[in-house]
Amino acid sequence: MASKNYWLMKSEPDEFSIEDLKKKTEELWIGVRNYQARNFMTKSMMIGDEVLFYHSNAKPSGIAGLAVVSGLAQVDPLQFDKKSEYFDKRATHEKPIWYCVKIKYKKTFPKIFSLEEIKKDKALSKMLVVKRGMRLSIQPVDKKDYEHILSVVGG
DNA sequence: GCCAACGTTGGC
DNA sequence: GCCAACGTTGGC
Repeated sequence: MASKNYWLMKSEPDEFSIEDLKKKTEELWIGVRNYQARNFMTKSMMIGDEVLFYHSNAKPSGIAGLAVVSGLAQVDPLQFDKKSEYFDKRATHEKPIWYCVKIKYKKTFPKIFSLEEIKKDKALSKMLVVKRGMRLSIQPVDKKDYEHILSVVGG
């Protein structure tokens, strides 16, 4: 069995926050329209992978809690929905373009681990999210960074 | 609201 | 296949 992977997934809390995930327990991560992020979901994400749930465009922006991948990549239905902002006219049911994994709520941090704090923490200087201009909405995370964050938040 | 950084599109 | 123009992301 392959070892677990760790991810950071961004969401704007106005759209879908960690509290929304908590209420619904599980949610399809629909609406990803970036090929790199899609490829992480279709090629690398496994059930049981750990997810840092990141609030972007928030006050403050930062890691709000934890989730777990609970469903492998499946066809994102919104690409066929003409009324959706995520509609993609190039997609067909025979040849879908976009996929989504399912994630399950795990934990809300007592306090947001803000981007500012991540930047200040030298142990986390390799994290992609602190890199200037890093807009990727799904990012791989090193196990040691994940564990470091947990130790700081839990401690 | 601004704007830097990046991804995508489309003319050639 | 290049690259300028355009659109989007996302911190501030």
